[in-house]
Amino acid sequence: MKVLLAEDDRHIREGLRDILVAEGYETITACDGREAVRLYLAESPHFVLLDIMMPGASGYEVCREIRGRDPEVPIIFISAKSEEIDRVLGLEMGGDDFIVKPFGVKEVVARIRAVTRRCLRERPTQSMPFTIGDLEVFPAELRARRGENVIELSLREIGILRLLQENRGKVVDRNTFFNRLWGIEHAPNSRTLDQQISKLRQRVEADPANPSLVRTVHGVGYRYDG
Amino acid sequence: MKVLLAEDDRHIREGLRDILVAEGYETITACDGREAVRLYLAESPHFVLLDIMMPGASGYEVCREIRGRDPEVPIIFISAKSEEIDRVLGLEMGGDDFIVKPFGVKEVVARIRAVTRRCLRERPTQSMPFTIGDLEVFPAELRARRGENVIELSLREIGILRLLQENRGKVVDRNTFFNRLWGIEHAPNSRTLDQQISKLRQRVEADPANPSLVRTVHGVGYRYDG
DNA sequence: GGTCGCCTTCACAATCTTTTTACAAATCAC
DNA sequence: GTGATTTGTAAAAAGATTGTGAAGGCGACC
Repeated sequence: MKVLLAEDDRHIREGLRDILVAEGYETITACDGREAVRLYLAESPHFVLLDIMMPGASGYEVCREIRGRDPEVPIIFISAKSEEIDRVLGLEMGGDDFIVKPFGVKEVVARIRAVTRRCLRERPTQSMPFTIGDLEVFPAELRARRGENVIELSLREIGILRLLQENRGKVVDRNTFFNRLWGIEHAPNSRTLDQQISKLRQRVEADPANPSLVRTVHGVGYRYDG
Repeated sequence: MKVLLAEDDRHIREGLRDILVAEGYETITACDGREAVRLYLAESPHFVLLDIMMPGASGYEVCREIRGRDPEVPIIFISAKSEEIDRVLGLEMGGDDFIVKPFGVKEVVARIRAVTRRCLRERPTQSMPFTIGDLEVFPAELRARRGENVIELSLREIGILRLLQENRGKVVDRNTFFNRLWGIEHAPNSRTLDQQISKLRQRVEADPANPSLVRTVHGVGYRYDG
């Protein structure tokens, strides 16, 4: 499931992206309206999160452009001002929902889930708990559990586990991790991934020295054998 | 979307460039084979249009070089020779399609769209499981299986097996291995291939002393008899 | 402000792969 | 058969990748 996130404020954009990634969405980000339209055409995302106030082209214009191409794709507006939201509703821009800043993780997740459920009924629930090996992961709570043990996890750590779990048996290469978890444009130093994996293993592996969930595939990436 | 166009005839080159630009591609042009390789390495285009007859290095050579770097990037050959043999040769070289001169705008556009669509949609070709003898190979998992036995393989080992399987019955000469697996520019010492073959046999052959998948053809290369 | 947790970078060691080397065995040309 | 060439393979060398502790930055929270 692919989502396009258009938001000019870097902090909000990256926060939302982390949430979306942890929810299991392949997330493409745009910093302005023009880029959003371009990426929409190039990537055909399953739905769109759209800030109203953006340089390049406002969310309204982007929405019109997208609606011209596809009248069905779900669009969620983001805005700090509730009067703008009123305008969205009043102008019948064709938005499917809206999120008012400031927002909490739960609110965003709930809105996205509601919209995707409404628009794509067959969609499996995204932030439902999942299991990887003997570990139960609860994305909404940023927690996992093994038997009695409760383990706190970050958004990124959940993203890693989900990516491995979705591709069980297959090797997830390092580039895929960077593209899916960080996004192409802000990929950090390559060693950061190793560090994240190391920390994650120390949290979730029964024996971090002999990982069973996050196995190294030398020269390529990591793998979880289902 | 960036495309590399290599064509020595100025009229055809500029005509094609206009078509490509009109289609919205960022177009880089090369007038001979050597320049094409250089630009490929420098620019990493999303796909390549390649004239077969060029000074510097023929389209075939350029294709080999590119395939050595990236076995996935779509390559469309252009040629004035309509003989079937060229076509076959071209496709075996790892080209994705073929345009015969003289061509119309519509034909070119259709081919380009078809190839880009095909290559964007289906990653499979490269990571699709295949069998060679009694061995099932799963490239996405970097593993193979014979009955109950699971065998871990490296990217290069899978490359060797795939090359042999694709050319079953024919001899794959040593140069082809180097071009396809290493690329002309970083071809190592010739003995490295023997070493790789030796290790591979010890992994995948039921009886490494009597190889059935990777047979030596003295003085030429190796062969897999379908 | 201070503390905390997360993310990132760095440094070094440990580990794993690939390539080269060396020599024995096989094959070929005559 | 003999000698030159090619191939198989163990072992050494070279090279690359990964694991992980330490340190600093940054924002969140109190």
